Amino acid sequence: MNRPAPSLLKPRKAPQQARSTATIEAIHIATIQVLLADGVGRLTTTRVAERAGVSVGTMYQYYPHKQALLFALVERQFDLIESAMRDASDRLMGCNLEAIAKGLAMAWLDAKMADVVASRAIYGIAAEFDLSELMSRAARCMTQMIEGLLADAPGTDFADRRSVAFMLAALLGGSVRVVMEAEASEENFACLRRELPKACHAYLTATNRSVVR
Amino acid sequence: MNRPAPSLLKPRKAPQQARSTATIEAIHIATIQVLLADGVGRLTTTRVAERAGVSVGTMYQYYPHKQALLFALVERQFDLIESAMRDASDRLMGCNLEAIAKGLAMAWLDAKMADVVASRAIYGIAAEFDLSELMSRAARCMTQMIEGLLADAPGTDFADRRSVAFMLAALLGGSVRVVMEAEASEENFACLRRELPKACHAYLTATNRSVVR
DNA sequence: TCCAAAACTGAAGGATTATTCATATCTTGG
DNA sequence: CCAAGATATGAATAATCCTTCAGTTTTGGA
Repeated sequence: MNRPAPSLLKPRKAPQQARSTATIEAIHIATIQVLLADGVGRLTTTRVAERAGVSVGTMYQYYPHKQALLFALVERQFDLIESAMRDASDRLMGCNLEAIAKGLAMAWLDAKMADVVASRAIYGIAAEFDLSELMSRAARCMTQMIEGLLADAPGTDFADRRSVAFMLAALLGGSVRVVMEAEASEENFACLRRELPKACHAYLTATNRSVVR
Repeated sequence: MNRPAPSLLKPRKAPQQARSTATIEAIHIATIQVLLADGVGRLTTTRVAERAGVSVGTMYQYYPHKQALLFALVERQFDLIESAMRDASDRLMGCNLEAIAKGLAMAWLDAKMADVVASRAIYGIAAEFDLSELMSRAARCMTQMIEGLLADAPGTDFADRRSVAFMLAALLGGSVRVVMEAEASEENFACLRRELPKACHAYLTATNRSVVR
């Protein structure tokens, strides 16, 4: 849905002095705060600037649009999570199914929970412009990564490794998202942390045709 | 996040003649179309009215706000899905774990896919006002329903039925949502339809302590 | 056929908001 | 310490959009 992804979403200019770096950071944080407090629908350039303690004009020195500001936020978060998952993948390469399942689930939870605020805030941005392309890319990336792990896992034989990887990615991504959006309580997160690894492990075990031990 | 849930979200008046019923339906459909084509951020009362072939004033005869319009949409969809799941629950009461897992997964998929358009459209509305309360309620409802099914399933013994039900609800809700938002292709849905029942079944079996057969 | 209620119309008011730019202030290398 | 570039300011502009309401058209029963 939504607008075709704008072409000029990059920051307008790079900071050169120390204070501008601080300004950008302040804007970044303010954006997340406004996003959480008021939602995307109520996020205005003025409000963000006010909260960041700068003037509107300053914002426009670094971002050509309001959209660019939001987009930068999303990209930053995606990159963070992607790199965290890549690390996990490296660590788990060659491990058995149980280690992979639990390792992936934990890494995913940790990455998302590292900045719950930012994660939750970002879910609302989809309203402003089309994030499906980004999400789609992220999903494919995750699927490939998982597929690679499964391929290298000893004593495994999957009828359709790609489907299994796809499903696992969906299970991970979806369950955390739903909990964050519906009721992000400590209790629910604890439950997720307890059950999600089990669920992943169970699914992998059930789809593995090789009956080693 | 977002505005505190508005108090006057109900339709302003009920239709009494046939044409007004048709008008409301037209507005409903138009809203979904605009939502999908332009996103919430670009959904304006004028645009919806135009698409519905009525004047703006007509809309305000039935909905006090733009919000009320959107809210009605969400509620309708939630009710539809809830009742579908309740039917499935009745049907599956007393069945074994495999039937429950597959039945729930299929019912969920069917309910969501029955109106993919509406389902996808609605995901964006969260930007306009706080849906977390509604989502939270829906999640609790699903969890309870599943818990009831598990309690009545023969030959089962769960250490923590509530947690298992919660996790299953999250798995169902999340995976479908992620796929719809990231890349709602036929291929992906087919995969979901193939793998999700397996995943649910695997998880239930793995957490069941009773080793009957 | 007739009319009161129901339904519809759309221009206009009022409020909000993204974005610009002329001007002011700060930072730093020389 | 000074000038040139970097950074910050915020009132003004222009556009968009929600909502209202006085007036018109349609409906259905008597």
